[in-house]
Amino acid sequence: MNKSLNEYYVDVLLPLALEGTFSYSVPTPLVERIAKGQRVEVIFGTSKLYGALVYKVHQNKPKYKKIKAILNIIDEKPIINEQQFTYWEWIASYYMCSLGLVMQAALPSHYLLSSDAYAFLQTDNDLLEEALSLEEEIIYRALRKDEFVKTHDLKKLLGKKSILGLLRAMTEKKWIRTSHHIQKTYKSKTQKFIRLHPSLDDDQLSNIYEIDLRRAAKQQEALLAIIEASESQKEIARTSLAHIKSNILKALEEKNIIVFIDRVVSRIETEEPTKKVNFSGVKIDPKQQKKIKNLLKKDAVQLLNDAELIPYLYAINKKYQPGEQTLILIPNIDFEHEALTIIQNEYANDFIFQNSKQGNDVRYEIWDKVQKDVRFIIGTRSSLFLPFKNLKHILLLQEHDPAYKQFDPSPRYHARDAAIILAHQLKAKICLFSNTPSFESLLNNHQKKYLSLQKAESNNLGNEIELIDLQKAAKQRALDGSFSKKLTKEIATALEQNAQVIIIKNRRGYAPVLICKNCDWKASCPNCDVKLTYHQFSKKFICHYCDYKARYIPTCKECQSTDLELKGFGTQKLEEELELIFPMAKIHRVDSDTASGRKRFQIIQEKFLAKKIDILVGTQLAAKMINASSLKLIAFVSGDQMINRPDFRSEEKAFQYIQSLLEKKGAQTKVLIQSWNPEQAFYHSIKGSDYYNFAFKRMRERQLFHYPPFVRMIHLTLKHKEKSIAERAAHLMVVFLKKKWGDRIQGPITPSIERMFGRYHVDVVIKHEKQRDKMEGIKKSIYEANLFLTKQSDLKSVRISINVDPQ
DNA sequence: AGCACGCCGACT
DNA sequence: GTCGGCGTGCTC
Repeated sequence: MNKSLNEYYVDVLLPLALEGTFSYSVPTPLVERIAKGQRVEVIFGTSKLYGALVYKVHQNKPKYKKIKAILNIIDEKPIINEQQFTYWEWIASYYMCSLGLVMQAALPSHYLLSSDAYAFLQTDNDLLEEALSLEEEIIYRALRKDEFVKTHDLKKLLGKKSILGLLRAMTEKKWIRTSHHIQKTYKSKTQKFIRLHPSLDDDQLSNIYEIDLRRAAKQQEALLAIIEASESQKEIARTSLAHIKSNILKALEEKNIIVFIDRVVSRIETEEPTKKVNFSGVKIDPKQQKKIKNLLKKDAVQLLNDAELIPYLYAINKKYQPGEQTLILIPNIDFEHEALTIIQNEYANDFIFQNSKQGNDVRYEIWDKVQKDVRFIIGTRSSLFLPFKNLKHILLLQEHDPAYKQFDPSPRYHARDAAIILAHQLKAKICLFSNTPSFESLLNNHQKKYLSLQKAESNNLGNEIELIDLQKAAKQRALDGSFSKKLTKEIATALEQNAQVIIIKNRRGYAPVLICKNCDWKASCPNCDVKLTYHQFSKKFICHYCDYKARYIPTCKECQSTDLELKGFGTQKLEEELELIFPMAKIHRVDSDTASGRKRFQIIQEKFLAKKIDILVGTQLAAKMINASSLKLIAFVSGDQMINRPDFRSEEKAFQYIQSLLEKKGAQTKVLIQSWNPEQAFYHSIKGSDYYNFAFKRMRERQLFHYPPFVRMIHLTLKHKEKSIAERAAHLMVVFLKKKWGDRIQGPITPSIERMFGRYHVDVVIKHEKQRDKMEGIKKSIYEANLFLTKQSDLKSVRISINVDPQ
């Protein structure tokens, strides 16, 4: 095939948040080598270079005036295969976002290349003799110091928003020049190894040891260690000789007794397994085993309870064929499970742990290894995009966990649903695990779309909960701030027994707020409709929505009074109350202020386990210590906050959460919930019935009132700086969509937080039947409505974000 | 996303 | 008068 007879073009995806593809021409010498799935280097805009992904190679001349040519082919072989593109297309179309954004979610950032502009000197003359402006002088000195300087760094150096004009002027005077370079950021990790000098034989070595080194005891000692280690492996990691000082080794190197070698090592391969746990050591109920064996013959999605996870793994392990891969999806990085421990120990060199917090270089190595061969991949939702070589099984743990749904940035995909599609496309088997399945999965199971749910056994744990009626307590004057007398008594009893207590309050604004003593004004964010909270750790007032930070706020914005005070709310207030009631107790607070970051949380956790804390007060983070053996009491100060959120799923999620705690807690731990209204149906359910009873009762209500899982939902949020414009846009959107879809469209709705990032939000909610044609029709209408809005001259700058299947 | 172009107020 | 602020629109 001779491709070079005609002109070729490529449509590429750029690593930018842009809709659609862009077309470039392919220079003849590159035509033979180009293919879909490779990255190419292109100029986009004035001078910036990007690594763009080839989405289509074709011969149809695009009808644009200016068609640039690709500069370069970056990958000799495609890095994305046809199946991955098909998967991306599904995500983009189902969740209504551009392919470019899917690409950004899918690729390790190392693959998303964009250039930096550099400046360098163009003249040898000493410019300080010229009439330089102050800014020019700063730039000149910076360039004289380092040969190439990023223009971005120069911008920071000058503290200006734009230095483009300045640089251009200096370029015109032929003082400097600028150029663009794509940075290849991957750096392999190297490790120092030591080996005996290859020219030495045993006799020579013993000679050296006895004669040459007779007066260097330390060197003798080191050589002996190296010789010993050399018996099992030729090259010895420097780290395994940590006890030997560097100067000793250096001396041996200089005497040509040993050599140093730099080896490229993997960041992801773990050391040898710490302890052997064998699947064969796991007791498996033969009935269970038979059931799972039968399940594995069928193709449908399966839904099982947690107790069936290890038998399931055992079963697929038994049928394992070399090269097969298993993906185990977990809701978040910290998720721990016995089954994962078994895999990590058993297959230490054949499993990968992946999550979105890993550094670029690690992700790059993971990508590489998954492509080659690795048996188990344990990871969070972004692992769905890995380039699997031969994926045979997907296991999704804690199926009901809302963390599986991505919110920002787009694509707002749900890992459970996306995993089911992936399994279908790859003809892999998929099994969801949960003791408290989401209503969505229960319905699918009920309608026999899924197979074989067996209720988890120890399900009726609710009767271990004790409710405290705050209304009654208030009437009896048995209420002390946030605490009922009953609760403080229970805490006191626990403390007397030298046991530990956890107090939980679900409240977002946990840190203190700045309040005006004169007029009750509270410091709020200039961009969002929320109060600023004070963070002790950074000593700053912070907005949780837009990350606005202020060092200090001197006066009240209402009455200009300077008489301001920090007042604790949420968990901090609880902590203060507890300190008054139990002055002798060791009380510690845990929330994202005191425990931001994993390390700080771990420190608190260790302290708690070492019994250096009597009472732990906090948000749901605190509940992670639920399995501590000396935990006597866990109490929810206000259970109502958990279930009365403005979200139709709040009771479902609360039940799932409380049940997971009940399952994890020890027998000695008591659970107390304070409520102003303990007669609410929810409390009856959680105390009296098992999850399935509760779920089916609530699902009937959802069906009656047309809520998921019986209908599908799409949320539209329209955002604009001007409230009236956002409202008008939302109104027009509703009118437009109602014409075709009638009652399925609801809104405009003002959300509970009206303003965020300096923009007013107005919502439109769509509820529609679970039929494919309806779904596609509505999505088409949304695109049309979008187009219609952008044609209204005053609404052009209204931003619309779309959330399909919101959580 | 970044950059150009165009329109406004505050300053040598 | 100009410099530089931001709002808007375009990039193959």
